Amino acid sequence: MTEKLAVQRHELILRAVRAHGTVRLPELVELLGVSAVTVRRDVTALADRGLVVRVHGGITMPRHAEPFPRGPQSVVGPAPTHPLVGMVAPSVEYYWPAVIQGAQTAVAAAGGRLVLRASSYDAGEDRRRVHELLDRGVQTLLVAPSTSGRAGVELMRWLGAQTVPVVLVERLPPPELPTIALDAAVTDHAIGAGLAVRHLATLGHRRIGLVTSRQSPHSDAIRAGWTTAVSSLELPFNGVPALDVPTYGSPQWTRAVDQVIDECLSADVHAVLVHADREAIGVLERARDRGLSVPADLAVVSYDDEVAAASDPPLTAVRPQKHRLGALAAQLALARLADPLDRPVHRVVLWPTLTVRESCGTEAGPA
Amino acid sequence: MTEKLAVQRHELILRAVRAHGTVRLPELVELLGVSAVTVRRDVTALADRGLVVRVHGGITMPRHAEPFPRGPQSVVGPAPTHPLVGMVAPSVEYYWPAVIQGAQTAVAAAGGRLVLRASSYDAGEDRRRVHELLDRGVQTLLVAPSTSGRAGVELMRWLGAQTVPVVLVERLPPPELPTIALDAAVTDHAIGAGLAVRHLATLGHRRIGLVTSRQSPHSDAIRAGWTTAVSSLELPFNGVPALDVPTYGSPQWTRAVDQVIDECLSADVHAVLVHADREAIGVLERARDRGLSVPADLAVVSYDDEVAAASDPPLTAVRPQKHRLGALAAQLALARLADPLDRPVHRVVLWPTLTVRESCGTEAGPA
DNA sequence: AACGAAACGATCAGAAACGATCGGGAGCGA
DNA sequence: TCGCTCCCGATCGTTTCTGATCGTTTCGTT
Repeated sequence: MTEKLAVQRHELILRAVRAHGTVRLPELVELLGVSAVTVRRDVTALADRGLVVRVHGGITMPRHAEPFPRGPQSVVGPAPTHPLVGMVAPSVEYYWPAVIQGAQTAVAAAGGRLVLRASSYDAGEDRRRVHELLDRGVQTLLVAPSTSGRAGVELMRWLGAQTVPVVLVERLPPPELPTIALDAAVTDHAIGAGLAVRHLATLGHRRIGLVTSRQSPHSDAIRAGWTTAVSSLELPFNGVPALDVPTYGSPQWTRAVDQVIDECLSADVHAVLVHADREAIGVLERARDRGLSVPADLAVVSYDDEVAAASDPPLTAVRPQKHRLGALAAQLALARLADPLDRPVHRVVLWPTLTVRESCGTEAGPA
Repeated sequence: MTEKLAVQRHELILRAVRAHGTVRLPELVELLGVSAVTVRRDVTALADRGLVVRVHGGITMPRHAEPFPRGPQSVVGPAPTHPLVGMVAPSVEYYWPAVIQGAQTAVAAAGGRLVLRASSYDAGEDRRRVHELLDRGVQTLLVAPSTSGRAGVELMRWLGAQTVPVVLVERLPPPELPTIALDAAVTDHAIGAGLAVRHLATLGHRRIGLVTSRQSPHSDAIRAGWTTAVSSLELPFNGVPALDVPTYGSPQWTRAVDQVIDECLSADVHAVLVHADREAIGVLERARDRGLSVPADLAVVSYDDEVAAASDPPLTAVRPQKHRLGALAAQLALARLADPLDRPVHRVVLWPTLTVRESCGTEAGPA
C-alpha cells in the first residue's frame, strides 16, 4: 500500500486536522509520503470545499458558521407582512415533528406565524381541521391529507377548490385527479428505497428483502423503489420476501415479525429494508430473541431515521429531509400568497439521504 | 482460473472494494487478469448503478451521509459574495432567451454574474462550452445538455462528476443513470399537453390531433401528455393523426404540413395541438392557403408561446414558464453553492399555463 | 528596521490514467 | 453457413496528477 489515491490523502488530512485541530504542512508531507507541492494542492482543494481553513504554514479546523445555516434560501419571491399559515399534520408523534419545525422556522423567518392542527390519517378529520384553520383566518395552508380511498380523492378535490392557497406536504394528487393545481413538496421515497438497496448490494448482498408497514401512505413508493432498484441491479426476486406488516403493537404484530424472520431464514435472505424505525427495531429485537446476530446474520436498513440512531445496534437508515421539506412547503405557501395568480404550480421533490451506522456491518456474510 | 464472466468480475471488484475501502485500477487488472480497458468498463458499469464511486486512479465505496452529525454545520462554506454562474443553453434564438433572462435576473439579484455560452443541441459542443466556462472560473453551472444517444448519457455522467455544482435546466438524467445526484428544474410538458387537450375538449372537440416537431427533446413528453389526456378523457384515438414533422423550413416541411392537413380533413379532426410556434404558424398558413378557416374549420393550440401572440389569428398556446424556470434554476445553483454537502438533491417541476387567444374559437364547429 | 528561513504561487515536464475508436473473436438466431 | 450482436483487447490522442524548479511573499528573529 505504497501510493495512495487522492481521496485517501484527503481523508487522512481531514482525520489529522480533526485530531489535532491544526496541522503543519511538513507533518502532512511526512504522513502522506508525497511532496510538499502535492500536499499543498490537496489542502487547497479541501479549503475550496470549506472543509479546512488554510493558514500560513498549515491548516486548521473551519470556524463553524452560524448554528443555523442562514435564513432559508428563499427559492421564491417576497411574502406579505405577517402571514398566518395553517398546517394540518396527520401526526405529531412520529415523522412529522421535524417537518412541523421546518415549516415553523421558515414561517417565523418570514415574519409570520404557523398555526398547527393535528389530525390522524383520516380524511374526515383532516377536513374538519382545515375548516377550523380557515375559521381561524389562516391565509394559506400546509396540508398532508389522507389520500386513501374515495374519501381521499374527495378531500383532495375539496382542497383544490379552496380559495386560500394550499400546499401539499409529502402528498401528491392521485392519478384520478391529474389536473388538481396544487403546489406540493414531497420526498422521493422510491429513490430512498433505492439508496438502501444499493448500499446493501455494495456490501455484497444479492437477496434483499423488504418489509413495509401496512397502512403507511409511503409504502407504495418504497415498494416501487425497492422493485426498480432490485431489477435494475439484476438481483433476484424469486423467494425473496417482500412483506407488509400490520401496525406496530397490534395483536398480529409479533406473528408478522416472526414470519418476516422465518421467510428470511428459509429464503437465504440476510438483508432487509424495513419501513419505519419502529418496525425495524421490532425486527432487530425478534432476531436477537431467536439467536440471530445483527448484522452478521441479518443486515437491516431502516426507513425514516426518527429513532434509528438509538437502537441497539444503531440502525443504518434512510433519512427523509423532513426539516427541509417543512421549510420548503412553507416557502412555497408564502410565495404563492405573494403571487397567487401568475405563479405556476410548483412541485418540489427532495431526495432522502442514507445514514450509515452499524446494522449492516461492512461486508456481507458468506453469501 | 480461466476467463470470468462479467458478473463474476463485478462480484470480485465489489469484494475488493469492500475489503479495502479503495482499490486502484492496476490492482484490479492483476486481480481479474483482464486488460485495463475492460476493468474500466466494468467499473463504469458498477458506478452507473451506484454501487461504487469512481475516482481518478481507482474506485471507492459510495460515500453517504456522515453517521454522526459532527461539528454543527461544519461544512456550510462561506457563500461566495459575488458568485460567478455559468450557463450553457442549447439555443439563444428560440425558447431559451426567456430562460436565460430569468437566470440572469436571479443571479443579479443575488449580487452575482451570469456567464452564458450558447451551444446547439450537440453533446460534444455542450461539453466544450462547459469546459470554457470552467476555465473561465465559474463556481456553479446551469446546463441544458443534449441527452440523446450514447453521447448524451456520457455527457450526463461527466456532468455528474464535476466538482462545481451543476443544475440541469429542462432536462433530467436518463433512466440508465438513476443515481446521478444533480439538482434540476424542469417544466412538466406532459401536463402542458394535457392542458391543451382539455381546453379543446371543453370547447366540444372530441377528435384532437397532435403534431410534434421531430428533433425536439420535449416531443416525447408532449406526446405522452397528449396520450394520457386523450385516454383519461375517453376521447377517440382511432384515425386521429399524431404526426412528427421535420424541422421548419426543411425541404420536406411543406409536404409534411400538407399531410397534417390532409389527415385532419380525412379523419374528421378539427382540433390539433401543434408543438412549437413555428410549426403551428405553418399549419395556420397552409390551412388558410387551402381555404380552411381557423378556428371554424380547424382549431389550433400551439406549444411554447414564443411568438404565438403575433400570429394571425393569434394562437392559443401552452406557455412554459421559461423566465421563472431560469430563475429557479439559478436559485437552486446558488443555494447549492452555499451548502454543497448537506443539502439534498432538489428536483423542481413547474407546470405550464394555457394562454387563450383566438385560434380555437369559443366552441367547436358542428362536429 | 533588517535579515534569513520557511512557505507560497506559478510554471514546466514526465508519468499515469483516461476516453474514443477500431478490430477480432465467440455466441446466437435465421 | 451467414450475418448479427456482444464482449474484449489494442492503440492513440488527450487529460489529469505529481514532482521539480524558481522567483516572490510571509514570518520570526535579531
